[in-house]
Amino acid sequence: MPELPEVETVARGLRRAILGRRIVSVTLGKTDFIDDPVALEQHLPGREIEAVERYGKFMLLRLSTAARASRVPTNGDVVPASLLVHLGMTGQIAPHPAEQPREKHTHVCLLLDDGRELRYTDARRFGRIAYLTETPLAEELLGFGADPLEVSGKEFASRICGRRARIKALLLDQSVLRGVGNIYADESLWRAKIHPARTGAQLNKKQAGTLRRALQEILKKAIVMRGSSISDFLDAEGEPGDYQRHHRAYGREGRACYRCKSAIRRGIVAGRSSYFCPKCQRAPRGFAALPLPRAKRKKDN
DNA sequence: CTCGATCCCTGGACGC
DNA sequence: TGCGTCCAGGGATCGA
Repeated sequence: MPELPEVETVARGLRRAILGRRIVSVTLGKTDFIDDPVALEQHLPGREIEAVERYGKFMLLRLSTAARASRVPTNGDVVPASLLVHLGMTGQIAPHPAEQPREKHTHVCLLLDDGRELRYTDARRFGRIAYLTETPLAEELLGFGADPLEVSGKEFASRICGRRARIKALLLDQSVLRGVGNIYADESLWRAKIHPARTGAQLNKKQAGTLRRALQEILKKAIVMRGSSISDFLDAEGEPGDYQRHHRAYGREGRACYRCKSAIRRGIVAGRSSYFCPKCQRAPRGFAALPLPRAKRKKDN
């Protein structure tokens, strides 16, 4: 599931692959996850992809203000605009040879001026794509919180400490921090030895500092490892990431904690599966972990 | 302000 | 082998 490190990996791949390419034409499949599908068809042809940026879990494909001398017909767009892309759970975006058969669930194809097609596939369609000019884009981005890689210790503490919400919910809240999802929330809480069900107000300054450092170190390492591939994450080169091999909590229910050998447990916090060490991460009063499921085996009874 | 519930959607895992 | 059921989760939304 694409979170900050995965989206950063994809953005870097796209930067290498499609920067400076011009969009020739647009082909759409299912469009229920696109803000305004017609806007894509009307405004993308003729535009050049001038930059690829990441903002939280979003990617921004910055488009040229107008088509330069080209045979590609345009609508004379002159205002700066971007294509906003969110990969949701299962979104993948990558260039393919145009003659290559399209994979199932391919919903957006941008034919480029070098003969390749930038394709967006998304089985569950939890992603989002929007064509936005500057002002709507700025408004869109206004509601997001701090970049977890850039946030200062002071600002991090001010956004966390004093809140009554659970720390897991705060980490997942994109208006608090932009880019953190379920995996990296659990991983950073495990490293900082903080239980996901504790409230922000229960953390002192020192714990907040520890958590911030843990989060930043984990995100940076995960970016170096090109993200986590749990089920189907692939980067812009179609390659899986490697960070899932370094997970210490996420997805490790019943397996030994890397620090203390206790069985990692799972519970629901903020409506999400949350993995934690019951010994290293002391639970607040009243918190109930899910019972450990029986070991899975082929034929066991 | 914070919570849980519900919905969106499909594929994979699991039980019988 | 096959079918039904549950679950995964980011985000929007709604009611408590």
